[in-house]
Amino acid sequence: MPELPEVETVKVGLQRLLPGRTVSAVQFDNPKSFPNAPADVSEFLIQASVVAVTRRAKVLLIELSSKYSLIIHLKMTGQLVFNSDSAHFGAGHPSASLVGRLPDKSTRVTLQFTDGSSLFFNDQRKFGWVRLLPTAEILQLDFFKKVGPEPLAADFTWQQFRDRLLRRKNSNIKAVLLDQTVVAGVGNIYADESLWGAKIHPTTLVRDLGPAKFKALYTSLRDVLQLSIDKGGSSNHTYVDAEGNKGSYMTFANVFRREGQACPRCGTTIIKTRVAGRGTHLCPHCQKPKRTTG
DNA sequence: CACTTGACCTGTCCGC
DNA sequence: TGCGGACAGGTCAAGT
Repeated sequence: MPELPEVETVKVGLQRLLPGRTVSAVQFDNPKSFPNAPADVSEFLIQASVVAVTRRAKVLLIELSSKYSLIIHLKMTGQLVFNSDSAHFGAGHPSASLVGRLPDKSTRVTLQFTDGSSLFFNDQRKFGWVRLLPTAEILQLDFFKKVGPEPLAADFTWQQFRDRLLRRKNSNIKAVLLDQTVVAGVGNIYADESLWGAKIHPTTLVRDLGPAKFKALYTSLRDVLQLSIDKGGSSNHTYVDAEGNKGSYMTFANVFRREGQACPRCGTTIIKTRVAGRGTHLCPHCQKPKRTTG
């Protein structure tokens, strides 16, 4: 569920909280949570300090003074929660202020810092991961070589967007929006929201989109992503930011998880269907399927 | 090659 | 109340 706005929100929080802190210890539950540990951990993670926290697509990068970086993917249920208090490592009951920010059975990786603070990587469904790699090698990973441009970048134009969508002209538009090699960072929530905004039915083939629709979708996508960042992301159930706070974008969602409710634009009842293997929400009046004839 | 579907996991919800 | 099954969705491997 963490998509671009949620990962961006986590990044902003961690960039404020982590730089300058020095790693003193790391724990992880399972090698799959930290695939290349412990080979490089003692040499390049312990005693290294955090230089910067950045984001590319849905991936977080924690750059270390050792010339290595932690690469983190939250997938659907991942959380990265910072806690400045070391008290939870002792016995006894958690204090009220720590509720929701404590390690639990979903905690996969714990980083401890020399000042007593810690960072928990929690992931209920275990799809996420943390890796430790030389910073210089990150851009050589297949994912980073293939991933598309950042949709909110100042130099990303609607013409570039159109041209990249057209690389998959025979696919439905929803599947293409979800394709990370076309545009980075879009997941199920913002695909549905942006298609509603542009009044495009999700099964419309890219080749059937008129020029005005490319521009409308470009604008709609950037608007919903920016609005969600402004609201701290979407919290359906597990997502929280670096300090354990939920985001409020779902309050502003127009169709996502609003089946049975009235379309904010025309009042027609929003429906839920299945497109590209995903639950898909749309207004059947505003978003008409493209007719292949006529 | 272009495109679609299934696997990876666990918690939750729904019907019986 | 318990239990089976569907569902949630990001990404990659496997299938068509």
